[in-house]
Amino acid sequence: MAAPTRTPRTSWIEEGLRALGVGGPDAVRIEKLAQALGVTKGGFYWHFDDRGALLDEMLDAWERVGVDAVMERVEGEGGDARAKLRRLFAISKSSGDLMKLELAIRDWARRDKAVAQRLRRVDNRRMDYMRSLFRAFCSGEDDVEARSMLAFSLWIGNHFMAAQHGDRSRSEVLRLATERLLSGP
Amino acid sequence: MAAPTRTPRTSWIEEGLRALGVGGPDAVRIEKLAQALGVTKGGFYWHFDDRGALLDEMLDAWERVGVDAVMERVEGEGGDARAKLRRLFAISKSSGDLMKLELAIRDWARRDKAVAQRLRRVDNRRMDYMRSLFRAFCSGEDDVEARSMLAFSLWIGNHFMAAQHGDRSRSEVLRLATERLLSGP
DNA sequence: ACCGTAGCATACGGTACCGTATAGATCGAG
DNA sequence: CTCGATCTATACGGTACCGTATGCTACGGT
Repeated sequence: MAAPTRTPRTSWIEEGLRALGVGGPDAVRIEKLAQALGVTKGGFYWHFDDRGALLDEMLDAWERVGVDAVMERVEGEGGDARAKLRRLFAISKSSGDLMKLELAIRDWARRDKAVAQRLRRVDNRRMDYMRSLFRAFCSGEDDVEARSMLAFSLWIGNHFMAAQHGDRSRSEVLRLATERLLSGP
Repeated sequence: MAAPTRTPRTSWIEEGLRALGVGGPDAVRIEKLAQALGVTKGGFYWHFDDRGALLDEMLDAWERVGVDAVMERVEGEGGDARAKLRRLFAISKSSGDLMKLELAIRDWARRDKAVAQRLRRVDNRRMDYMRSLFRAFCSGEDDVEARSMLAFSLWIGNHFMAAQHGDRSRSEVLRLATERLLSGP
């Protein structure tokens, strides 16, 4: 053994994810990260082969923390399907940083095939989960699919929309829209 | 008068919008555009003050072509409210380039306040239009607002989602979701 | 005490871009 | 044909990165 790592891999990954969330993949600059961490890039190339290796590991970390952890949290607290769906939406309101990261990756996937493939895997898992929840109180697979699609879109669209709602607040409108999806058989 | 412009402003703007749609604002590089246009950047700095000036005019052009023109097209062909809403969704499927541009700008707005302000203005106009359409067959402002929000989100979310739908095609699911929003009183 | 190595600093060459300066090319008007 | 305005090419200095090479530092083990 030797000196304890002062700036471990995880620090670079965390800082990288922060930069990704704020400015997109083009903002993940090694020398910027080093500056933010109070070191120089000397250490970076000890931990990682190159910039691409960091980006890969960042996506790995995101899948674990931002996806698996969320689903476990929703599932773990019990309640019926409607309660779980409401909780799913509540998370997107509370955890702003996680959502920024999500959106940045979603845009990134439009131009990078490898990222797109990861996102497809993640989205498929989430949609499967949503379908299973809607199936608990919906009649017919067509309805399940339509509601899942709308719920997922609402979840994303909410953060990409700049429109305002007059007297209503965004979260009020979000509540109205959500309840519309959860109502009926 | 003098020599006709060989590479007019509009060429730079068109090429810039193309680059923006494909790679985001960071991909709008003057020397790349020049290369794509078969010239050098010499002429660029004749037409524009700097890179920022180009980006501004690109957004102006987008508002005119990609927003006003779409609304006029939907409104111009007649039909009832439901027909117009269906036409609105049809456009997002047919014109892929326009949609790519839209998404790139939407992501760009997350990190640039000036872009965010423009997008807010545009989104508000589009939401107002949507509300007016839903009002034709919906009962109650809450329902109008919820459906408009869901429709707008579906429109955006559709393009940011990577999930698949088993046996169904995406456009089939989109049809199911749309009809759900258009059904009922 | 001292040695090896993990972790970091420093310095370097290379690339891609920005914006400026300046000279050349092209065409309409006189 | 010449002149002058409009465009374009070329050359330049500057910045911000990448990745490499190599030297410095500090701790754990013996």
